[in-house]
Amino acid sequence: MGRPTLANSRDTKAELLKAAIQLLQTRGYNAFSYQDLSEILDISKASIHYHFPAKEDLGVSLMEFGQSRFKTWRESIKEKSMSATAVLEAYFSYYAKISAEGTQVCPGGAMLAEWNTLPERLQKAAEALSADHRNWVTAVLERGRKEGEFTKQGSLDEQYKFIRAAIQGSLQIGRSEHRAEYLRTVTKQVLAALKG
Amino acid sequence: MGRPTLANSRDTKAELLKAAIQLLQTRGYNAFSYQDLSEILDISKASIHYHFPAKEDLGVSLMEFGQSRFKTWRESIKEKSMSATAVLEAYFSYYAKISAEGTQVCPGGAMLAEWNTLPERLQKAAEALSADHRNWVTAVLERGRKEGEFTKQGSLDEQYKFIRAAIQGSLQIGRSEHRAEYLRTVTKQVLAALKG
DNA sequence: GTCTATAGCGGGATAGAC
DNA sequence: GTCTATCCCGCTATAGAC
Repeated sequence: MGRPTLANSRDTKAELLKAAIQLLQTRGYNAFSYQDLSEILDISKASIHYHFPAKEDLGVSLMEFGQSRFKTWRESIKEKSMSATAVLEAYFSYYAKISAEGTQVCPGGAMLAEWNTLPERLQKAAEALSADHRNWVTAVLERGRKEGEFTKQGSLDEQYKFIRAAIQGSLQIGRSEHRAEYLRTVTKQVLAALKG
Repeated sequence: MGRPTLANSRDTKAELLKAAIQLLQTRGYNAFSYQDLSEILDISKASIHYHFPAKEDLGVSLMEFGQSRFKTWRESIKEKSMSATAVLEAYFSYYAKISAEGTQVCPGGAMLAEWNTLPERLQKAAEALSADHRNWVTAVLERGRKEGEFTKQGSLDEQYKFIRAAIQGSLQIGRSEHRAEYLRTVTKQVLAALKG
């Protein structure tokens, strides 16, 4: 058979990403090491460097992982047939799920917290993930306005900033209390505010 | 003169705290070192250990520093003669100042971001700072309700969580963009929401 | 693709002289 | 209260065998 090696390679790489994203979301970027991954997957540190030569490469891949996960989620909901309000609620639920019962923050938010210590390439990758969210949410807000569901107080950009800050803050505070409800409590009020 | 040594000691300790709180707010707790402080104050690392035996001790002192700074601020405003709305606006301005033009987060928020990597004693100290804020803000919200300025939609606790999340998120996102306006944009909307 | 071994650095922390 | 010197550890990363 042509490529058992190649197939194995893909598995290890995928498992590394899966383990790493959890560590990132739980402890932060600088606070997890190849040593941690080595123990989780029962593989040597050197082998990890084969897949991700530098930690920075792994970090960038994690942001791409976040982007593709977000894309998959977007494609999984029936956005067209839902009200803008329902879409936004689904978005909040997406974060609720990502937070893993309040024990984790989102990947982009984790990077945000250590921003000033990150190499530029990693900052760029985090910004790309962030831009995906901004573009999509802003479009949802715009539709909600047109359909009379959301207030026109303030610009779309301002409203997006409001939403993003609330989510980012909630996840981080919720993690310190291991509480998923924090996000719910806050997003409920955000939605009420948007409805005017 | 009785105590030049003692006087010097106090200065160094105060200077260390001042430099350390900036590093904490800019880069995070785990991301600054005694080496950094050593270079800023032009003093040896060992000397810093004299004042703060372990980094954990320094961290706890930084939280206490945050508490006393908050207390000083509270005593500096004429709360009684202001409307609850004005007090809350002043609170937001306090954070705007703390953020140093959007380059820094608040001390407690910095700890929050690295929560799962912190020793328990430091978590407790951060919770004490956090409790000061919660108690004070909740009292302001309560007065605002009584005086008919704030909506009674949701509990005081829920409204406080909303405010805290918005501030925490704004500071962190704003830091990544070196923008002070982020906090302003968000708190404006929070206040509007509280006014119902 | 995985391993062992190791280089090289920077972190927190201590001993002991001054 | 400050210094120099040193220790030990964990981290990222590389060399080279299999």
